[in-house]
Amino acid sequence: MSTAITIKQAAERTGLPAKTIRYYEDIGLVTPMRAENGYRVYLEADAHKLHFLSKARSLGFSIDECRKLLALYADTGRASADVKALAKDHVAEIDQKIAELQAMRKTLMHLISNCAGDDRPDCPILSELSGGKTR
Amino acid sequence: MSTAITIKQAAERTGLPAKTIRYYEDIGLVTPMRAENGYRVYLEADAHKLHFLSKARSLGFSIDECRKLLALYADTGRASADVKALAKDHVAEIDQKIAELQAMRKTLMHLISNCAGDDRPDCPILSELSGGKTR
DNA sequence: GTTTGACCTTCCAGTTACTGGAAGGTTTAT
DNA sequence: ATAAACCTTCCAGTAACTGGAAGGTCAAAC
Repeated sequence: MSTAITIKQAAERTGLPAKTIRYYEDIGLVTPMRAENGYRVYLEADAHKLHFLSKARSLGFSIDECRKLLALYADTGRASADVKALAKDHVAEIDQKIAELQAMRKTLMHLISNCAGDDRPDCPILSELSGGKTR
Repeated sequence: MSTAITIKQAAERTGLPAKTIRYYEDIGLVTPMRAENGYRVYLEADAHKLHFLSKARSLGFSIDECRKLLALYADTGRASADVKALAKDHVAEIDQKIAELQAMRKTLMHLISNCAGDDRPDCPILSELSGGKTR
């Protein structure tokens, strides 16, 4: 007998909110069967897919990238090079974001260190935003 | 005579798209006067505010934080401590994001380095997403 | 046998910060 | 007169959910 579970149970096992699981169905990622009363019924394969999605999302892959990853996973004739390329592209995006955040951080820390932070109004942070240059 | 400029010119001076400037008006950030024909008219003070916003946004402050920063800027009786606190909170958020991204990056790099990246289907990245643990 | 509580369903709206585009008015130049 | 280059408003879409309303279902308690 196959393990058929409810959306609540699927949520507990995958760590995804039930609401998110329904959303994934809306956008065609995981489409469960329905019981006679209309309730969603998740089989092992569905739960597995949801778990896959949960992990991929936690690694920062977009929904669209997740879709591609699921397709590659389903395709037993895939080339690992395709998966690797996807992952590398994703790391490049991450690196880009990290760089942007670090640049912001650097500027902010510099401004913060020059701000007295007392009850007087003079503030280099506001001065900078108002007319100074960002770097 | 005050320098009155069009939205196009304000866009050029602040680096913000005209569309964004209209959006800022929609949400009550910068409300210009109107000429008789209904066209928006930006005075020096408006252009200055837009410039301020452009810089604050480029440092990653949210619209809501920008609203607070503008309020502090306008309040000549402000305490620089308030500005500093806002900036510090923002840096804390940035640090949080950087940490998350770096954790993802680390995991991904590890998986990538173990993936052959050839035309065979075996792939540790997919294996990990499908059932391994994230760290 | 009905009522309570915990489930489940669908659908609509809101979030962030814009961006694209349609439909149409104004101004200036040709 | 008309074309180009502005300007206007309004509607819709983006990413990935999240909250909430209105209502159906089911098992257990009274």
